[in-house]
Amino acid sequence: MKQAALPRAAPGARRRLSEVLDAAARVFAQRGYHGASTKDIADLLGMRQASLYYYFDSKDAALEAVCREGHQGYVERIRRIARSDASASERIALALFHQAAPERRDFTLVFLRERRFLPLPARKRIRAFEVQYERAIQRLIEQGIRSGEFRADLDARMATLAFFGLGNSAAVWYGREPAVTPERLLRAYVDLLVRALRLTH
Amino acid sequence: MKQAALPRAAPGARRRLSEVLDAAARVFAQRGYHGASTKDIADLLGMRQASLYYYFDSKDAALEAVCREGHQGYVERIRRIARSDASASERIALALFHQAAPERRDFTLVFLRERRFLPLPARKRIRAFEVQYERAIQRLIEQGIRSGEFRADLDARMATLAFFGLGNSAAVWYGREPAVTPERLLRAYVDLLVRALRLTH
DNA sequence: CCTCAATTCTATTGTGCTATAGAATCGGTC
DNA sequence: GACCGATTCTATAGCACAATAGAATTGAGG
Repeated sequence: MKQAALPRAAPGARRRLSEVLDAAARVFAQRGYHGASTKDIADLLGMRQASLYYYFDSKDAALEAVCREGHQGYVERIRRIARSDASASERIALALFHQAAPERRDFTLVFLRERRFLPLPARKRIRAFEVQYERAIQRLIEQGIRSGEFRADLDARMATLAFFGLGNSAAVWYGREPAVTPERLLRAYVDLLVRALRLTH
Repeated sequence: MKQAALPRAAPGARRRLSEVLDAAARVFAQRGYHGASTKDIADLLGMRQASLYYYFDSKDAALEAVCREGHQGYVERIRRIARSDASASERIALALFHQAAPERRDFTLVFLRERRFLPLPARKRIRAFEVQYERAIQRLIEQGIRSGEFRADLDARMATLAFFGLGNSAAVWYGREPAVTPERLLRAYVDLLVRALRLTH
């Protein structure tokens, strides 16, 4: 799989490209990468299947682009949170809210479920982002422990994995049950997580 | 998709069938339902692709069988737990342990990730099991609230979803990092979850 | 009106996949 | 050793899909 060779800048080019990305994300999220055909994406755009190859070198490249987009901004957002003067609990809460935010849901879902189908080189590129983000979250927790806000006997690695377990499941879940709105679910998850991490006094 | 018409009883028939099921689970878990070909399964069995159709009417039917198997026993196990005289916390712990147990992992993963690709009738059949199980877990939590062991202000529905969020993510996770053994991960998750649910005193 | 680049199209190639049909094989039983 | 059901095989139909090649179209600027 070659690097996605994006079309050179042009008025409205960025715009159209991102529409194509949206469509790909939508279709990949709905049917899964292997279950989705390039024709499905093209149909959603009112375009012929072959025309897509003007924007992407391959189906793989499209998946990589969607995954990138899906993880985009996570790292910088978490850095902004880390720089803020909020308490550890508040930081965890903010991070969880951001990560499982229902906007860009298709991109997030594709990142979570389909990135494993990327060819190895692309998967490595994406993995680099992941690791950075995961470390940032873990650092948040470790700081909470050091500051005494979280329990000293807390296993930071395990707590980090729990963070992702909850966060990712939230992203997957909502929409399934009308009574469970994203807000309600996230609020509850944040509450549970913070209770689990904090010192009980 | 027709119901899977299983071959009539024969000496060793059950045995061979379950080997075929194992292979299907393995391949579906590894490559995803749409990413896996029936030839992949046959190769794993040292068999020709077409021979598989002696055991299954269609690829769909194979997926349904694997999903069934993946969820099998959950309901009865949870019933046994519910009938035991353990405390609410202990019950939750047991349930989480059982659900994310690393045995039968391929089946669990396929159930979690691929059941959505089942054709509607099959998906409905599988869903019936799910609902039963989910209710049983929620009942466990509600009982814990009523008995005063868990916080009275706990949202039982949200706690149930958190249970599955953690449990399912555990099933997905291990194997990725050698330092994170299933035991360690599950122990940590159980601890976190119980802390989050229990009254703080 | 002409040019040129960007964008989309038509047409097609080649491949891989599910599923069916019917023949061959195997192992046990009478 | 002929029979029989269970199991696996060969062969193939038929379709869907990713990707390529090159032509047509569109629209902005001179």
